[in-house]
Amino acid sequence: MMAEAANDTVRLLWGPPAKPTRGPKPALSLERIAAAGVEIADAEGLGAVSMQKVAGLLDFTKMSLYRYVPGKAELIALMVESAVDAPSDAPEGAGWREQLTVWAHHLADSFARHPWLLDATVGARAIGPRELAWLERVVAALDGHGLNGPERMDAAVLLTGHVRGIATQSRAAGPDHNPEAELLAALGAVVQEHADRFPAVAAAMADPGGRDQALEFGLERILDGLAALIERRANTD
Amino acid sequence: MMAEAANDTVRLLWGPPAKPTRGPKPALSLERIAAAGVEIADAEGLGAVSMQKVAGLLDFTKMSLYRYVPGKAELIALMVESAVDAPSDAPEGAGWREQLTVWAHHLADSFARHPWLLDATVGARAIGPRELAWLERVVAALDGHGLNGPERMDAAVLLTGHVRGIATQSRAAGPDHNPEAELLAALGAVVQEHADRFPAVAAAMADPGGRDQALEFGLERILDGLAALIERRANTD
DNA sequence: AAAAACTGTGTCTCGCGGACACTGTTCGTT
DNA sequence: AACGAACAGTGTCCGCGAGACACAGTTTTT
Repeated sequence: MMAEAANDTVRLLWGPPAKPTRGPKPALSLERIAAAGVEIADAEGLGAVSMQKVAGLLDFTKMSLYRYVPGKAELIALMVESAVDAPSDAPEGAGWREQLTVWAHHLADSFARHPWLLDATVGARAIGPRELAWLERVVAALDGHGLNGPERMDAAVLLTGHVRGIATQSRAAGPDHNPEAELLAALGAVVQEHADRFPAVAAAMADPGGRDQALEFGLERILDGLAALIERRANTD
Repeated sequence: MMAEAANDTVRLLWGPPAKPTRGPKPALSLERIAAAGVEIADAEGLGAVSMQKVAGLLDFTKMSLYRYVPGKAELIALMVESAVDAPSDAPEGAGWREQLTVWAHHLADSFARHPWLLDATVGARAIGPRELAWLERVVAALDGHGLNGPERMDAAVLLTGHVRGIATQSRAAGPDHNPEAELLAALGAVVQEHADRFPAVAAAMADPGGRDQALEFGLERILDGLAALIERRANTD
């Protein structure tokens, strides 16, 4: 019923406690390998992560990694699990709204610390326990407020998508003058140049407005929207 | 002030009307090249797009493409511009909420038609006129409702992020039995197996709830949240 | 007519992921 | 104690990818 590759990755992420041992003892470990990969990705981006470099950082040959990891996709899955924090505990007695606010900020922090997570968590892939714990927190926070199961999951997708979007954007406007910031500047120049075709964007970009609270803004809108639904459900109960 | 690579891509996307001509006439065009890339990406995914294959589809050699395009990143930027629809016209006299609803569905359609757009529009990159037109629509729809410039842009990011998130998820649960669907099934199995550690998710996934309206759900929450803000601003005006 | 500018090609390099055969080590079995 | 199975790490090889570069052919300008 379940497929080969999917099964491999899932086993690696979920149930690799130990195996029978006959030959020499492994000199490496999944943890060390993942950590080396994270180190490279943090420093040079996900694109710089190759089997060669990871192995080199550990003073091993590339092929030795394949004794631990079936392939690169699985290595990256392990890196994600290794780089993602455990979600922080919600404050005692906090309501759902406060819990989700803390959650979103914490998740945004993770993306800020490891920008490559944005690239690594695109598309279909296996999810590890650490990552699933984040989902659990959202769904749990919304338990018992009149939302059905799929709705709670949808809300989680909504929040995750927002944090991702913000992280993507704030990475482009990063701290240093990375090559990515150039593109942003170029976009601004282009918009000004074609202000006649894009008047609303040009006006919006010209308006100082004051703040840089994109995460907060979207988060408050989402939470307001959820609050409205929860209240409605409570009244028609 | 502006950087090299960024400038190249921007010029390619925004202002390539013509150049002086001396030698032989180009047999190819940016349009044909982009279309060939889109064809491959539609059929086999973005990963299958290589200079070789694109050139092969056009019966040219790989290197000839470099006469038109500085590199692969620029090719993909052109593919995105080529694949993205022009945003549909809003119905006459429609309110902001209706406009944004139509917009979001139309954008979701684009992602459904070209799933590789999700992969191609990750990370920092140059944005073309077609893509900018989508942003313009959102910002314009929110003009004159008491939101300042950055807030209107934030709202656009919020909506885009949501549609992206939904598209990502619905691609994983795609129509056929793609390899991606296996992972989803594997996740379900894993959650059931570890239901003690992830009770909320397990319960949410077990609850049939009835529908598959993830796009609608999040969209309504966001729009409700925006409506609340707009109303608040109108009252304190 | 000659030169300049341009298009498309063939060849080369480097780095990548991964298959495979091989050597050496360690443990369970006899 | 000895042997053989199971395993760890290595070296070699392949195909594919992006791209640099020199070159031949074509068209326009001088």
